[in-house]
Amino acid sequence: MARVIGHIDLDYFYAQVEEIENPSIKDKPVLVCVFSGRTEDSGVVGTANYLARALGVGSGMPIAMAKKKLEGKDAVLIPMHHAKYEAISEKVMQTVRDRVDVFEQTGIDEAFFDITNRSGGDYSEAERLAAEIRAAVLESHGLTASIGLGRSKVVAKMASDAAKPNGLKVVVPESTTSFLGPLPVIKLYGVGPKTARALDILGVRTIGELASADLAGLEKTLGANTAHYLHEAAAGKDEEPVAERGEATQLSRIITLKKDTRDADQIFDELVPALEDLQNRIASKGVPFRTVSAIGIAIDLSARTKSKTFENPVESFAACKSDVLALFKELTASSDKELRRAGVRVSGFTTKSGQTSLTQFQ
DNA sequence: GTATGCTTTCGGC
DNA sequence: TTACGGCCGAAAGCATAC
Repeated sequence: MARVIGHIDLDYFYAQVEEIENPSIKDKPVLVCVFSGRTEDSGVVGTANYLARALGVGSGMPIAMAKKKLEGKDAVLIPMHHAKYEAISEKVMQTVRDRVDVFEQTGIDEAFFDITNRSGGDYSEAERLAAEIRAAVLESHGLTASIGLGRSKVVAKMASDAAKPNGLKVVVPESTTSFLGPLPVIKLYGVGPKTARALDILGVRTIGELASADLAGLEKTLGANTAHYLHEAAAGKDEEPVAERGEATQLSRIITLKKDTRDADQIFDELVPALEDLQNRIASKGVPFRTVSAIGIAIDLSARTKSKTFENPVESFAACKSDVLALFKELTASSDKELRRAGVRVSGFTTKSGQTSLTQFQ
């Protein structure tokens, strides 16, 4: 049976949530911003509504630049309320999960799903099911979403991209290559700016050209693994299954420092509240970690990390405070550049299932 | 040569 | 003129063990 894979994306999610809460802003450009706190306007745009996008503003753009573009346009800038979006996302995702065979959330506002079984592999039936999902999300939560359907995750993702905002795009298996072929490679899921530049040098500009490119040539510049994956994906042939995700595999907190510095003690002091917050998240997860990393982002925005893995799982930062400080000393000593942002990441959680199997041996 | 584990970087939103 | 977050998962790159 032909697979029917879907991808759902909540339209301009954070900004749409704010619009629903305060409908009077709907006819204005709306920006949900991450203010870093260093100066009044330092930070970036998290999400912009479509009115703002039409004026050239998008996510990731510095707030000061966005403001300039929106001068005299009566724009509304709202600080990000992450906990609120998280709570709404959880409810919306449950609405979707209830209506599909397999569900895989990949971000706060998007998810893959498999409806092969309940559609019987019939794309007309699948289209009806997808329309029902969009209607249920709108009815229950007031949010518009876009859905793409296709034979693989890559096709579904690209279809939802083509459908937005507030649309449904079905790419039947036979139309896969005609749908993907003309699109620029940068649009392909898995191809970022770096890979796109590498492909451009090889003369590969469209997904169709990538699909028919010489695999050996791609391997030389991209590495065997990436080359093989992208070559398949460009033909819409990726066989990645949709799989429900478990618990997070890493947790991190990162902050913008009050001023640029390469003084490890100073950095550590500023990180204390963030570490306490991270500690709370670790505690509520209830699972100890084995690896801790110091993260530094320099004034030129280049990133570096130093990490340490312990023999035995660690339950709190209190137990490895000196190790974290030592990692920051290593990090700052490894370059002359001052740091603008700093953070800590923990990973290598001992899984609950692992603990269960361990007790079986006792 | 292959499997495994750790560190670092990349890519996406 | 420039401007610049805070996360996440996955892959690359390297070392080690067998």
